[in-house]
Amino acid sequence: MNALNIIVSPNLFVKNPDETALGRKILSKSIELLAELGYEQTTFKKIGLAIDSTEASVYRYFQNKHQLLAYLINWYWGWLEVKMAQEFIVLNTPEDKLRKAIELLVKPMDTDQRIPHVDESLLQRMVVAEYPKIYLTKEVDNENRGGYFSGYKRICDTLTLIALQINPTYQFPHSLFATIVEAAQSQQFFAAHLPRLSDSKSGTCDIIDFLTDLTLKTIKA
Amino acid sequence: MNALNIIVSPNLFVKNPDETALGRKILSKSIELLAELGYEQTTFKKIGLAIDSTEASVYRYFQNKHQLLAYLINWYWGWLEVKMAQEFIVLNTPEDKLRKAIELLVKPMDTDQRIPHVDESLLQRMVVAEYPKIYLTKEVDNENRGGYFSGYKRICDTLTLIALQINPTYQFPHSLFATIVEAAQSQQFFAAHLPRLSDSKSGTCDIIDFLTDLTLKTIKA
DNA sequence: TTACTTTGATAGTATTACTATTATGTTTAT
DNA sequence: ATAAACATAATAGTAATACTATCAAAGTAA
Repeated sequence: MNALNIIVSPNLFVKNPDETALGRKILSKSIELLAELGYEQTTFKKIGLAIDSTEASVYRYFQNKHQLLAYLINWYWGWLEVKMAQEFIVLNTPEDKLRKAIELLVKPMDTDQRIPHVDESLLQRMVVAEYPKIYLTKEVDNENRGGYFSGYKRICDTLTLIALQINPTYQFPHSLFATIVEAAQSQQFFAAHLPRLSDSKSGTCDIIDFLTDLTLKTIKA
Repeated sequence: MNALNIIVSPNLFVKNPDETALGRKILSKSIELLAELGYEQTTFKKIGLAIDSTEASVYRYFQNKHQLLAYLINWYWGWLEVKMAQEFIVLNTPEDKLRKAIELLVKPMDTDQRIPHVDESLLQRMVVAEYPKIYLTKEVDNENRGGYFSGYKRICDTLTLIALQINPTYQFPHSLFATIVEAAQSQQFFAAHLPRLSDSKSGTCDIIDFLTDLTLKTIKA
């Protein structure tokens, strides 16, 4: 059907939204609503209205709002993984790959025509504002077992392996890339809303420079 | 009254909980409930019950749950500031101060007898699990103007100034310490719940080593 | 003693997060 | 072509949450 398909763990939905027109409409409209209203103000009722259907229809695809958010965030990480793999094809040194990965984490995405129901750039902005909410809950251990965070973890693992090619003796690669991926998100948020917590003055380049400098100094030294 | 008092911005309460017995009881019991149940499952009704009073009494001190959380988290940063100032008295190099600051961010606190209504160690655990929820909302810009995040920002500023003593030409000190303070929290959470996102195996020392190594390599190089 | 403040007790409202039921239309298997 | 199976729409209903409002009792300060 699509030239490209991002696979998300079946634990993250009741019925696969990717496989029906209504499901895809739920995805695209809930990205819009989450980006516009934020997680707290978004309800299944509002999503039902936005898709010209009802609350009950949304419940047929997702158990609850938390599962929907987890789905979308995992979709985002899956998408980023695909982008990275594409870019890495022509990159030959681990350092170039790390630089590119950081750029992809921070730079606004251009939307991909092959997946018309997802506005990747909007999704990215939503993820920046909401991502820690999927793990900062009392259900984190159960949900971890259910694969709620596997996208995030795979990205960090990939970067860890690349860094160890540069310096196999570096002691804290998992912590480092969890920190880098988090900082990539939070620095975007801080630059926009809490500027005293960032040195970024002119868009995303400063954040990319900061993270690249931090990463390379830390693993090389 | 107390030998020690942490001052929190008046925008973070309706009526100062520090000044009445009931207010202090609300503080201590809400720390307990938030730590035990998490933010989502904690309600003013449950807090009212825990203090042998009612929902309405809690509303007399805090507008809502979000404000209560912001109060407690600001109290925590204020407390950490005091601890840092105490420790810095006998430290003479900026590097020693940064090392100590990182230790304080991560090491479990011992509870201070001078403030009997606050269990600092429990508060710290609560903060680790909830801190981004105070800024990841659509109200962030308003709340920022209201001083909701001033504690966090002051800590980061302090560390920034110390780092610039080591290397006045380092370009990204605000971003760096926002990242360090965040990572200090999230690494504690990951070590406990998502171990693939951390290299910490044996308690908090690994996290301290990771953050210290990261900080010093980045600003010195 | 009066006046003011704090608290406790109770009630009530709008919204949220679901669950359940039933009717209708659409696809699929035979 | 028909029956069975399924997806969706429409509606209703429940328990809990996040408040707001009111009033009386108790304590405290002038």
